This record gives sequence, structure tokens and C-alpha cells, in this order.
Amino acid sequence: MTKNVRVRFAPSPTGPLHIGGVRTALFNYLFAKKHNGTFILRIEDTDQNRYVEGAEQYIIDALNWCGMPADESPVNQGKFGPYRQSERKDIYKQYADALVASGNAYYAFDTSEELDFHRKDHEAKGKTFIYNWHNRLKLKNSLSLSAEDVKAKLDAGDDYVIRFKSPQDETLHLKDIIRGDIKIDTNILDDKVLFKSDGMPTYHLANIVDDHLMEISHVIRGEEWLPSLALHYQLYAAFGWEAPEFAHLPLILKPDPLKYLNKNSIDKFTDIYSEEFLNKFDYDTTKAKTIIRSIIENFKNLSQQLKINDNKDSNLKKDIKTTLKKGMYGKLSKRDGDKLGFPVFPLEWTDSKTGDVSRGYKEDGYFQEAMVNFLAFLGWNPGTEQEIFNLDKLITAFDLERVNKSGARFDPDKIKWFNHHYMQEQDNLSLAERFKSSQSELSEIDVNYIEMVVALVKERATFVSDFWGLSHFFFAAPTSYDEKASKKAFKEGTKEILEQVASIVNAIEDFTVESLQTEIKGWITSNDIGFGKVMMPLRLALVGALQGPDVFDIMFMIGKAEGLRRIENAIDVL
RNA sequence: GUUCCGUUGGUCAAAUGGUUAAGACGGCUGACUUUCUAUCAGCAGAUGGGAGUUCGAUUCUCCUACGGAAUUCCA
Repeated sequence: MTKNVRVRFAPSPTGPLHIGGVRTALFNYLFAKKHNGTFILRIEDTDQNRYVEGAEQYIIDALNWCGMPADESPVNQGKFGPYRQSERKDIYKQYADALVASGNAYYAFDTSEELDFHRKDHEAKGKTFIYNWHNRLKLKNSLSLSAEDVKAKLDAGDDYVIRFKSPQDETLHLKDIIRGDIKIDTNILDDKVLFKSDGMPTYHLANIVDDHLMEISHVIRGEEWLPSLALHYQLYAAFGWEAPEFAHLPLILKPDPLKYLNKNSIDKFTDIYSEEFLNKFDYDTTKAKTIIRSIIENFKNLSQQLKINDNKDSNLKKDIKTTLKKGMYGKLSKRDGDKLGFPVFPLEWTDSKTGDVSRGYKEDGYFQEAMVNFLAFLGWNPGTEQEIFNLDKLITAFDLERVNKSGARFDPDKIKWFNHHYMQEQDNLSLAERFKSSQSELSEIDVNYIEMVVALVKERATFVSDFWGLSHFFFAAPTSYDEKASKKAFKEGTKEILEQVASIVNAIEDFTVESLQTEIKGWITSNDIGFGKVMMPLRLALVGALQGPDVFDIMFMIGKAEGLRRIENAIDVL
């Protein structure tokens, strides 16, 4: 690579940055750091109508939380500023004018209403209205009107836009690092607006001008921009600039809806969908709902449930799958990510107009490492079996060449798994502090004691918020015994056994985990009682349920006196 | 509708013109002479369909189906 690597993440401040945006930022960051380059944040706020207060700060906070602060940004200016397009407004007009002067662009006076009319009219006829070579002379612009008319309109201050003059009968060869070569016939391209009548550039113009001026070497962005690549290539050529390299990342798709259908939505779905499904696949209507329901509940055994012969009917199987899924996508609300039961934003966001609060990964207890690691593996992998990568390791391993072409479905279960993993790597004391401040019952408890508790329970916790459920019995005696567990553990003879245990514990002078273990286990073995008969009631007495870490650890932690008290309580109940 | 991109188990994914197509998540089963949401072990599960090239295709080509994106004076 001869050039200095300079990449930019260029979001629009229209609301909170969603998870897909974070991944785009991450890949930019990784690529920059891998090549000792610069990671730039540029705010693309050319559409004043969509500007949302606080969104820019949110983006910066989210980047910081992920551990990937921008080297140059509106709040950390480099020598290519300003970094907000609204503050660069004066720059763009001259470039638009230059394009008009060189014959690559032209003035257009069509109103929004007129264009809307054409679009609707075409749509009604099943066609798409395209503003380009085949009709531009029939519309109102500086190519169709006489020079005098154009001058008169401009002098009169009529609204106009500047459109790119897309060429006819050319084939463009576009390069994308991830997708290889793409050929585009220019005849299908339309004359995009570059400069709006409100005096602001559109994304396309501002983007190219800024990328050039900021000396961006690689444009790494979402696949939704791929259709614009042809225009962008032509713009660079029209300006006589060298184009950067492009990489279009695969999209992050919504999670598999199957996992998030709750009982109500399954019923609803089954009702709504059964008819269409059955008609399409010619099934017996009476069995409809049963079949669909069982398929939904266990999608894996589709063949068995439908009694499909795999070889002959595999196409049918696939059809059924896609048909069902398609239906499900339609049924699940697009707007409401929260209904799916997991956040779609890195940080919590409060809509200033409606007051609606959207959950964030941070606030839901996810570790930044887990989110970064998970996101990195959506669309990329190192080609090895290693899955655990912190940011530094990702920087070393990352390679745009290994980015996938196909879209990846977001999997909330997997990110939880990562979180559980990173939980184990967290420092116990800081976890204890977080735990303590989140639980009012702990306000008077010594943090060092909490730290020891955390050490014992964290291996089965995914979030800090799991701690209380896993450890409350370290802080307070059980007030009742789980019903099922009592039936299992409290049986005839249990009372006598617990009395024996109590006296053994009471006799121990040197109260340690080891001595407890030796004494009680020794007693069990020498009397040939059976571990379950002793350990289960003992656990129940101490915890109130059949859960938690090692019984001896619990006993030691709560102390001899408290342990004996809990055993006595259990004996009283029996 | 049109254009572009894509398609390997339920999900994320590796690999390959040639024996049994990795691994992870999730699922199921078992073990842990004490629980479990933990841990360990085991099991089930995939190259969308059709043609063509080839001795041989999941891999290359074409068609089709499906999915996604774009088609805004949005970014």
C-alpha cells in the first residue's frame, strides 16, 4: 500500500447509531489501525430536516464505549476540518459549478411536485421513472431550455438543483475489494441530484468532495451504497481525481424470527398464515394449524414433521421454509426492535420528542469486549477456529479480503455467549462494586465479601444483573424452601441427618472449606449414607433451593454460626 | 416492475473440481457417587432447484427460485 491509509466513518446524525453502523465503524477502525492509518469521524448532516439533537454526541459516546475513538472528528479536529458537512457548506457549491462548467452537470428546474407526478404516473403503469438521457430533453433543465431561458430563471432566483449528466452507452468497470469487478451499463443510471435547491449538496457530492479533500484512501461502508458506486466513480472521473478503493460490507439482517416468536405471536401467526400456506402447498386444511405450529416450534425437523422424502422433495422443503419465514418477517414489527427482546443500539437512547427510551447494550449489561468481538464476526472471520478476540487481536487478524459477501443475521444468543465468556475475564473487585451499587440490599455489605461471592458465582453469570439471583443466599437466609426441591430433598430421616450434620459442624474448631469437607464427607462415607441424602437437604437448608455453588463454599462463606442457624431452621420445618 | 448484490445445518461460518463437507452458538442426551442457568462428554442437523462443461461439480457457466439493497432535492 503506497498511500497513507485514511478511512472515515460517516454517519448521519438522524438518531442513535444502530448495531450495523457500529460494525461499519469497527471495520473501518480495524482496517485503519492494522495499517497504521487514521480513523476519521465525519458527520454527514446535509439534510437539515432529519437532524436530531444529541445524535452526534451519541455517536461519539458509542464509539468511545467500544474503545474505538476517532483520530479526527468534530471534537478532535485534525488538519482536514471542519468535520461536519453543515460547516463545510461553502465548499461544495464551487465544485458543483465546476461540474456544470465542464459539461458534466446541468441545472434542473423541475419542481418536486412535477417529479412526484411523473413517478406516480410511471408507477401506475408498472414502470420506474428515471431522469436521464432518454427523457432529460423533455424536462425542464439547462439542456432542454434555451440559454436565455436558463439565464432568466437563474436571474429571477428560481429554485434549481444541479444534476449529474450521466453518459449514454458506456460500460463502467467498478472495483470493490470484497465483491470484485462489477460491470454497469450507464444507460440504466439516472441523473442524480448533486446540489439541492436549499443550497446544500446531496450526500453524493459532499461525500466525494470530502473524501477527496480529506485524502481518504479507502471507503469502507455498507452494502446499501453499492448501487451508488457507479455515480461516485463517475464523479471522481469528472473531477479528474483519483478514486479511493471501495469495500462494501455485507448487511446485518434481523435475527431469525423463529426464535423470538412468543406464545401469542405463534397463535396469531398460525391463524393468519395457515390459509395461505396451505393453499400454496396443497395441504389438508384440517391439519393446517397443527402442522404449522409444530414446524415453528421445531424448525429443524421439518422433513420428519411433513414426512418429506429428502431427495425428491428438497425443493418443497426449501419452499416451505422460505414461505413460512417470509410470513414471519411480515408479522413481526419492523420498527420495534425492543419487542424482539434485545437491544439494537449500543447505548440507551431517549427520543427527545416522544420520550421513548430504547434499550442499549451497555445498559443491558453487555461488556464492550463482547459486543466488539461479536460484531467483528458478523461478516468476517479469521479463517481459524479461534473466536475470542479482543480489540488488539482483531486489529492484527483483520483483513478486508476475508470479509464475506453475504448478509449475516444477528444472533442474540451468540452475543450472550460472548458476554458470558468476557464475564469470566472481568476483575472480581470491579464486578463486586458494580453489583453492590446495583443492589440496595448490599449497601451495608463489605465489598471484599461481595468480591468473594462474585468469584464463586460468576462462572454461571452472563450479566452483572444475574448476580443477585445467583447469590442472594450469601447475604440473607432463605425465607422459604422451593417446593419441588423440598419434595426431592426433604424425606424421611432427613431431620436426623441434619441434626447429625449440625453437631459435626458445631464440633469443628478450625472452620475452613477443607475441614468442612473432610468432616462431613468422612462422616457420610464411614456411615455409608449416600451423598444425595445429606448434600441435597443441606443445600436446601442453606440456599432455599437446589442451586448455587459448592455447598461447602457456601457454608464457609456465611460462617459457622449462620450455617448452624440455617440448618436449625430447616430442622424446625421438618 | 427495473438494476445490482447474495444463497453451505435453525443461526454465525470454514473448506474443496475427487474418501466420512471443519468449528462455534442454539437444541437434545449423558456425566459431574450434591444442585444448576456452570463445566465436561456425546448426538442430531447443511451445499435451494434445474441444465451445461467435466471421467468426476457443493466448487466453474447459464437459467430459475428465494433473500436483500437501491430505485428520494435521505444518508
